[in-house]
This record gives sequence, structure tokens and C-alpha cells, in this order.
Amino acid sequence: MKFEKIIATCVEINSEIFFIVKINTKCPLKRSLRRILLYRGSLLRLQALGVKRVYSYTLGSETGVSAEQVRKDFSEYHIKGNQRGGYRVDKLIGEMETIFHNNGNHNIIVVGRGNIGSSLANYNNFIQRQINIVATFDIDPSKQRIRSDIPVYTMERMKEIIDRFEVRTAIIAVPDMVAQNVCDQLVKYGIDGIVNFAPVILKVTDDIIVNNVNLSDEIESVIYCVSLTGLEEF
Amino acid sequence: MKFEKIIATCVEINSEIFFIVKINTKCPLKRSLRRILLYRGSLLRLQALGVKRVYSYTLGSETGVSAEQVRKDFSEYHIKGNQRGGYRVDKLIGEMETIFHNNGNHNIIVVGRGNIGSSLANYNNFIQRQINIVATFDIDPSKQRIRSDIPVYTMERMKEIIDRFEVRTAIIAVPDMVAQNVCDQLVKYGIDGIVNFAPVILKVTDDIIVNNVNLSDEIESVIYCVSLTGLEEF
DNA sequence: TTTTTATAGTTATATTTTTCACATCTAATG
DNA sequence: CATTAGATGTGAAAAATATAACTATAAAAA
Repeated sequence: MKFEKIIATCVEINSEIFFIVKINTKCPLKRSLRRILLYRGSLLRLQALGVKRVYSYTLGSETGVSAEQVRKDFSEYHIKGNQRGGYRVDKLIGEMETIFHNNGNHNIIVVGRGNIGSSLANYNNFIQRQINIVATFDIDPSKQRIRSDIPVYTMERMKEIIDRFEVRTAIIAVPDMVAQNVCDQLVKYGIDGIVNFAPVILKVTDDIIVNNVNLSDEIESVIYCVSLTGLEEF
Repeated sequence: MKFEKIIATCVEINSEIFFIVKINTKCPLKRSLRRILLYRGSLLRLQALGVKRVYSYTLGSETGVSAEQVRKDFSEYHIKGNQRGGYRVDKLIGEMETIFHNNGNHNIIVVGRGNIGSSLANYNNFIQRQINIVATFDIDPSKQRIRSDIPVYTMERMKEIIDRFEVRTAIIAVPDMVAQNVCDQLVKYGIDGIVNFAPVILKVTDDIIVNNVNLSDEIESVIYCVSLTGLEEF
């Protein structure tokens, strides 16, 4: 058998060959845009502290980015400051909102009301960022007795809620074994953006945005860096 | 006033100027190494399924990476396969362990036994990765009544535990307002690697590794990509 | 009003990362 | 046992990203 262009891939499990539909997992925002997100987070915090104006190097050190990089990023998105007095915080935030087309709240849902799902449901930093968790779902009906501001529904009501709240983005916080299943279901119901906390890389078609967040990897990379203790490579 | 080389940065809060000690926040593993981590996660899962052998494009599609990239990455770390039959899963995992100098378990601690802290304490994917949470800490003494495999201590016992278990890496899962404080304390006690879940960029000296994980950013970047719905830039 | 100066904005350069193309190898096949 | 299909391995080109160096500007000082 020959592939002109690889469309399907296969794995060998106990000498049986299984095919996996070929897929693209992409979201990785451009580095610069990702940093704009970072700057915004910082600026919102500074604003809450009453800070009115920042300089490129202020914001840089606040976010762990060089001053040149900050200016470069701003330049890329046509964000202008005052050539002596830095940038006005409120203006900066405003400009960033327009970059992210932030027209009001974004309704999202969380599937899986286990540890991570509950963390997210109770996380209060989302409000400031206009991220609005409208519902959570879990197969386990006992979870519905959880007392919380954010309701827990059974999986059956997923489609209904997605439609009602015009949800486009969902968070997957279920065990790895069922993550792909949940993912497929979500896509079927019209979700086109997924943040996946299950330690699996989800398989989706090109038109779906997936961001896989792997907690183990985040921790392991630090453990690794630490183990190098100021040595050679990086 | 003039800076020869910027050592300190300042912000203006209600027309008062505050100085912030200048700092480097770095961890961002080389992209290729980060992917090695990704491959390993996938391989461990495949191994558990009984998969004995993979090809560059199998592993690639499994992890959302191109086959060429997989091979290039392997080449960079001198991982060799069989030029017809792909790679043996067990051998690959072994080679990756040596890259990460994985000599046994890594003891870590979690500070903050709130939502995220508890998630991490109950997260059972760490065992496989030889990440071993030896203790969690919280200011709130009532948290100590939590029934769980992983103990909850008051902050006072932090130094003792760090020393006893030779902990070098810690996770910060406390509210943003106290994160920097906790960070400074940890560093004082000899921690040199930190994974920070508080939505603040921590300020540390050059010798400390920090990995800031911002959940809002992860979600927002998906929301942003979705809002573009298959358009121009990326 | 002129000069100075600190900072923004931009262009040029360097580095990193990815992609491409192809040479190389090895297990199967006839 | 030679042939070949289907993989790996890698060097070179391209693209993306980061850094550095420089120019322009506006505010403050003289």
C-alpha cells in the first residue's frame, strides 16, 4: 500500500493494524499575539492597582519580556504610545480588546466536573477576562448535587445548553480514556474551540481549534530545567 | 536620573513612583525538548495499550506534529530508529528517560490547597511520570481536615518538609495577591523550580526556574482563534 | 525658545525553528 | 541473492522569532 499524501496513519496494537484518521491540531497562537494576551493580563492587574501609565520596560519586566520585544509587539499590532511618556494603561487595554474583537462575554462550558472541572468552575479570574462558564457537565448524576454557582448537568443536556447560550468554546476536563469521545460529541454539537486538560492529544478535523494543556508536561519541564542546575544546553 | 543598564524598573501608582527589582523569568524549554516530552507522554499511553512499534508519522499524528519534525527532533537528541521498521516504543521511552536524566521519582510540593491545589493533589497522571507530590500547604488550618492521600500542612512546616524530602520543585496554587510572597518564601527555603498557576508573573532571580501557567490565557487564545473562524492571519 | 534627554518606533541583523528534498538504509519480496 | 518499497536521517532552504542598533519625537529643563 502506498500513500501519495498521508491521510491516514496507523498503529500496530498486538500485531493488528489500526488506522487513525489524520488530523491537524492547531491553535498555537503566534508568539507575539500570545504575549499581547500576557500584557493585557498584567495591565488589567496594574489598572486595578491604580496604575495609569506604563513604559515598555515596565511592562516588560512585569511580564518577563524585554522592552524591545514589547515595543516590537505593539508595533506589529499598530499600538501607539507617547514617545516620551510611555503608554496609557486604559488606552492600551482598549486597543487590545479590539485586537481580540472583544464584544462582550464569551460563554463557555466545562465537561467533566471532577477536580479540574470544579477548579475551573470556581476560578474567579475568568470574570475579569469576560470568560463566562455557563454550565458544567458530568456523567455521574451524583455530581449534580454539588452546591455551586455554576450548574452541573448530565451529558444529555449538552446540546440544549450549547444552543441556548450560543457556546462555541468548551473545556474538556474528563479522564483521558473518554476525552476523545467527549471531544467528538462536542464537535457534533457545533463546538469549534476546545481547551483540553486530559493528557491526550485530541484528534479533530482542520476546522476545529484545539489547545491541549498538559499539566504533567508543565511540571516536568521545570523538573528538567532544575535538574540541569545552571549547566550547558537549554 | 539615568540608567546605564536597566537594573530596576518603576511603575507610577497614583503619581507615586514604585521600583520593582528587575528579574528574569525563564523556563521555556527549547521547542524540540518540549516536544520530546509530548512524544513521551504519547508513547507511554501507546505502550500501555500494547503498542510495540511506531513510525515517525504515527507518532506525529498522535501528537499533532509533522513526521519530518518528529524525525528531526529525534535526530537532534541522537535517538535512532530502524530505517525500515520505525522505532521500538520501549527503546524510545528509555532514550527519553536518559535525556531527562530520570533517575527515580521527583518529590514536589504544592502550596495552596484550594481548587487548583486540590486538583493537582488528586491528579493521578503524575505517578506514571514519576512526579511525586509529597505534601501540600495552606494558610487555612481548616484545610488540614481534608481527607486525602496527600497531607495538608500549615505554612510553618514548609521548610522542614522541603528539607526532609529534598524537594527542589514547587507548585504555586494560591491567590494572585499572595503568590509573590509564597514564591519568595519558597526560594528562601531552597526551592529552585516553580510552576505557577497564579495569574501573576513571578519575579525571581536568574537562578530560579519559573513556569507560569495561565489558565485564562489558554482559554482566551482558543476563544480568539475561534472568533477568527477560518480567516486571514494566525 | 532652544536644548537636552528618555522613551517610542523602526529597520537591520542574528538566531531559532520549521519545512523541504533527498540520500541512505533495511526488511521484505520475487 | 538482487531488487525494491517504505521507512529513517540529515543538510540546506525558508520562515518565524528575537535581539540589537538606530532614528524620531515629545516632554522637560535650561
